[in-house]
Amino acid sequence: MGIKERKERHKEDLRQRILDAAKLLFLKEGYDATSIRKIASAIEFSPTTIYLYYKDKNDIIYALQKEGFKLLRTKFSALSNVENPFERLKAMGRTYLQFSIESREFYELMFVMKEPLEFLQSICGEGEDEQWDEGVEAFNFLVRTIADCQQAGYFVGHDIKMFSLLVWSTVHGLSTLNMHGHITHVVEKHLIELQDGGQILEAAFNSYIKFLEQLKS
Amino acid sequence: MGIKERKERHKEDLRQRILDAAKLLFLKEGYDATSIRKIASAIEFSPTTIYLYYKDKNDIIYALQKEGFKLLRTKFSALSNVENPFERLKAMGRTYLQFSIESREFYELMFVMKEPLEFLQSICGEGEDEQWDEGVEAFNFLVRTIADCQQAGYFVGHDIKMFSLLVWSTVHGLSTLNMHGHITHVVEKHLIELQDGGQILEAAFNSYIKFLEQLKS
DNA sequence: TTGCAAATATTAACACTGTTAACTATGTTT
DNA sequence: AAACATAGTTAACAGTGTTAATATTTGCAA
Repeated sequence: MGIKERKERHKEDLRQRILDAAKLLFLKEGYDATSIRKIASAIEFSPTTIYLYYKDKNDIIYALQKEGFKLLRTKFSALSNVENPFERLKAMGRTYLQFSIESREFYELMFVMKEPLEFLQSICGEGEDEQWDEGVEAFNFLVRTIADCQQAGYFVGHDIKMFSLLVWSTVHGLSTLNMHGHITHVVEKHLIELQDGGQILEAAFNSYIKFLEQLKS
Repeated sequence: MGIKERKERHKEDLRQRILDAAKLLFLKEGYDATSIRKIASAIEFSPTTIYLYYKDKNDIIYALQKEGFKLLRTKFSALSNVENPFERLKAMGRTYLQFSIESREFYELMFVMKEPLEFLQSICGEGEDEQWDEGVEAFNFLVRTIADCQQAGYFVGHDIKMFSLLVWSTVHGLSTLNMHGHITHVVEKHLIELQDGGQILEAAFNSYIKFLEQLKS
């Protein structure tokens, strides 16, 4: 049975090479420039070969999304050793924002683009039990941290999961407003007398942290 | 000179008809389905005629964005008569969220899609003084309301503009997480024991309001 | 009224896109 | 060696935004 396994491995290998080529293109040139034909020519195969390994373009994009979630979760896991829960929460926020800037394309893939979701809906007709678990895990990590904060005297009286959702919303809102040009624009219109767009994001986040810090009984 | 003016009017009229056709398509079928050729056939003109009235597709999308901002600002203006500033803030948040649900396509156009921004950047090489003023005006309305809240004893000690940005971030974050399927997904994974996706958004917003309400000295 | 030029609209084409059907090699199994 | 499944290919379909060249309509001066 060694031969069959070797072929299996070869097939899995090509599937990965397609994904790697797609990732390279996607991170460098963005979604629109990542065409099936370009991916194919990058790995020196015919365009239609791609369809032997992925259902369609959304399938590839969905696979990339999963990689993105894994990457973010790795970054989060590195913060597990931060003992102080509030410090850990701060670090998570900073990591999240940084991720949205450094891995902008990944971030859009994971949290704003519709294609991965479309793929999920196309593959399973009804509300089946499927993926996106990496994303849920990342959120769980936030929930646990907020719970730890509560035990340390922060945010008492608030529903933990609800509060987590609101924290996520704020940081996600900051990320997206920033990367879609709204924060820069607000600054340019002299609404906020401060440094350039990148630093106002920093300032806004620090403001938020200071704000949360006061919520200690 | 009456003739020239009549032609001007006719030209402006066709420009508007193009935009109306585009809006109809866009709101009903979404961005991808709104092709130049479909717009053209809707108004029974040749596709290339569009280019006599709009620079490119992004130009049309940008024009639609301005309509969206105007629409939202109208909704906000209707709240000017709410005397109590905190009640006004609540109403603004509700209006904003409702807008993101009812006019989802508009919302994406205004706050998440990259095309309108791309058009702005293509039309003016450097940081010229240009549009997006309707959006800035909407934000100004929020800033004024927050300022009024502060005078009523809320949010004391916080920088008004910074605080406004954070409030905007939170509500914008809720809107986008909701409309990109993340809130629904979190609910489905039983992270929050509550009603369906639509109602959890409501619950999260109410949570947020209750939270802000406590920040009164 | 006729001739001309400017404004307006059209056809044809380019260079792409995702995706499918039909076909051809290749290597394994009987 | 013959039959067969697998893997990959070419060709094609139905679209996309956009531009150049061409045609048509229109307003105005001679």
